[in-house]
Amino acid sequence: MTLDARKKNVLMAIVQDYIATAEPVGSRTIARKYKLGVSSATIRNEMADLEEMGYIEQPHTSAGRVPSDQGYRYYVDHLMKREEFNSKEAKLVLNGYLTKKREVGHVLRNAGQLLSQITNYTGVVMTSGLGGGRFKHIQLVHMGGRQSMVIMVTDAGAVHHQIIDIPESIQAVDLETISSVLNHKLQGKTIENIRLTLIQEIYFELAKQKHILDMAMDVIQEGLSLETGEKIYLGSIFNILNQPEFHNIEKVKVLLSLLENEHELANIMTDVFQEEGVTVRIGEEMEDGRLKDYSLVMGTYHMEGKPVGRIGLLGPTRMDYSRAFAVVEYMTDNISLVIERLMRWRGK
Amino acid sequence: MTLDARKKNVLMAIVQDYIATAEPVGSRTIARKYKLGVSSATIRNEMADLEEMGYIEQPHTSAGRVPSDQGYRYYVDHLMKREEFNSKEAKLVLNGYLTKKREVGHVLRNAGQLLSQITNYTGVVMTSGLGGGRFKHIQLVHMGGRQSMVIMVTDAGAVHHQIIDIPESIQAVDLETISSVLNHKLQGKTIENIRLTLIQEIYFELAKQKHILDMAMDVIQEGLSLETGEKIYLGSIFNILNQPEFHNIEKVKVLLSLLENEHELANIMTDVFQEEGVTVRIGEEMEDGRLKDYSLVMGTYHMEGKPVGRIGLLGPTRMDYSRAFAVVEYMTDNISLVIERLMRWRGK
DNA sequence: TGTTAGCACTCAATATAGGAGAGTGCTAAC
DNA sequence: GTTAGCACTCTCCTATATTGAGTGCTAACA
Repeated sequence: MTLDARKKNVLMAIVQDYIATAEPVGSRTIARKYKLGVSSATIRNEMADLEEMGYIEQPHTSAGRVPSDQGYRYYVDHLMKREEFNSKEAKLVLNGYLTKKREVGHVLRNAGQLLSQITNYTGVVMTSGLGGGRFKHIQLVHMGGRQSMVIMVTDAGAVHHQIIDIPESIQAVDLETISSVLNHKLQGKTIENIRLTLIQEIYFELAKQKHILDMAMDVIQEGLSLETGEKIYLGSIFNILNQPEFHNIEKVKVLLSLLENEHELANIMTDVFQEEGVTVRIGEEMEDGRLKDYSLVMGTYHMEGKPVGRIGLLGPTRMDYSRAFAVVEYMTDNISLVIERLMRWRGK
Repeated sequence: MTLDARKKNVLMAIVQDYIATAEPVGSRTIARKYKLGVSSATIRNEMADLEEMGYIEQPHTSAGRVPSDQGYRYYVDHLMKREEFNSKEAKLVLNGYLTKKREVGHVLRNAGQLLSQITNYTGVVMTSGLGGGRFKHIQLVHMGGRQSMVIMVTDAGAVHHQIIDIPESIQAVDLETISSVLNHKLQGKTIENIRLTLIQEIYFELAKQKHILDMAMDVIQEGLSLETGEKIYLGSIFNILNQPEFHNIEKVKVLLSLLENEHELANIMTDVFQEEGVTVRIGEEMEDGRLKDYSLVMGTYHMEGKPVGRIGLLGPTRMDYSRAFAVVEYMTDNISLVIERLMRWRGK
């Protein structure tokens, strides 16, 4: 299914013009604006061919042509020029978030916002790899009365805490003992590393506090497990409403119903987690039918070479892929950098 | 500016009908549906009076009447029957959130969602009082390399943490020392309670670690200060789009531009923090011009008798005030209860 | 054989006009 | 003070042209 040079040019012209104007583009427009050296009649013939091959479609008989999902796909894979995005401001902003509050969550949340602002699409930032770290520290703090707070830190810098009930009889000293035993035994362990025998050992040593131990272990387990810490930060939804396709409310509703459900969104984004570099899912390539008019450009950011999360740009299928790719690439690189800097305690 | 009984009835009929139908209501409709014992002509006269007094207005000459902000205000203050909201499911849901993950933030986030779901308006939950607690515990955890994590817990159960740089020379023991000195000296202190002399004492005792101390004190200061922990949880925005007034996108945009800015939203809600019970701001009563077509029904939730946050329902001015009041009242009561239960360690 | 000019045809979008209907304000009678 | 009646206003809906962009097809041309 290969296209000759002129068909490529025509398709490229259609995609680019439609991206720029959001209007179906006709043969005359192409002949005038994009000097292909042929008349509109010839272009009409080419367009008829392209339509038959499924790259473009007609909203109705007397309208121009609009790229189909397949057309966009061909454009992205074969025709699009990869541009570079480089913005000093964006870099400053990102680093600003870093220095103001040295927390990953804060950086990611604002990265999502930034994505939305600079593109007018909706930025999505997902973190999935911050769970699954190694045990670093646990602390049971007596809150008075019959409650205590369990605080656990992983070496990835994630903090998990939970309030638990404790028997009246427990003293601060007992909590201290539990903390120190756990700290000693579990130091540096990952979730897979914690052997059953080790747990038995701990339970044996702290036999009297089985009840508290149960709850503390729950917190540890959850804190170290891979799924924990999966979190989605949405950029501004406002910006995408500036796109002309959002003139009717139903589309907005559909989009919101999806965006407000973190879980579904995460599913869609993890769908292609394994792929490297910037990738895109166009319209019906995504399983969720609600997204048939949208495209999602995604990239993966890393920490010490390992993928720890993804960012995405959600826009109409008629989005500026060239720019979107550049921005996503730029942002993944910079988020990786910033996180790396934030967490550079190991090694060095 | 008092109204006679019949005018009250007419106004009430107009407000209720408009709330129910979202259509301007005419004299005939009132005469037919609300048996006031007079003809439509008489009602027309009354309506003319009400319009002159500013309680109702006409979208255009040959349309029915619509309540003005002032009309809604009169309705809410003098005419509205206060109903009760009582939903076993809502209570179950709320308690469910509590038992699954015993954290205030989790409860509040879901309370916001719940508000949106049961009313089809947008629920807003604000917490402002969870900062400003008493110092409970601090822990400096060595993360390896040149970084350490400061974790502070307040007696209100809030956990604050931040990663700080430390000199290479510092040992885990040193961090332990700092932690224990701070824990000892600051136990139970509020932000106002920490005297300068006390700080000097601490700095004297830990003279060698001034640098780390500075950063730890920052965390403490921020954790205990009143503004910290001010946070907004938004319910679903999706639901409010079901209201007929949202047929045009511009309104949605305006709303989103406001909702996406936590800071502005917080300002609007704290505007009336001092008032007790359920209150409402109608349309132009709010300073922000963008809200001129909206009303915000608000209530305060408490912890140990002290106000610690607010919830709000944002809907069109044409909202069902009676129900909104009932729901807000119900939710504040139940959130207070749930939080109380979550934090019932002191006293008892 | 590929390209182009020309032309009839299609169809959305826009404008125009004509009711229909809901509602009002006013007047006069009760 | 209340009401019936009526002329008037204005939106909304529908039907009908009109316009214009764009196509597909055909026939002529290089």
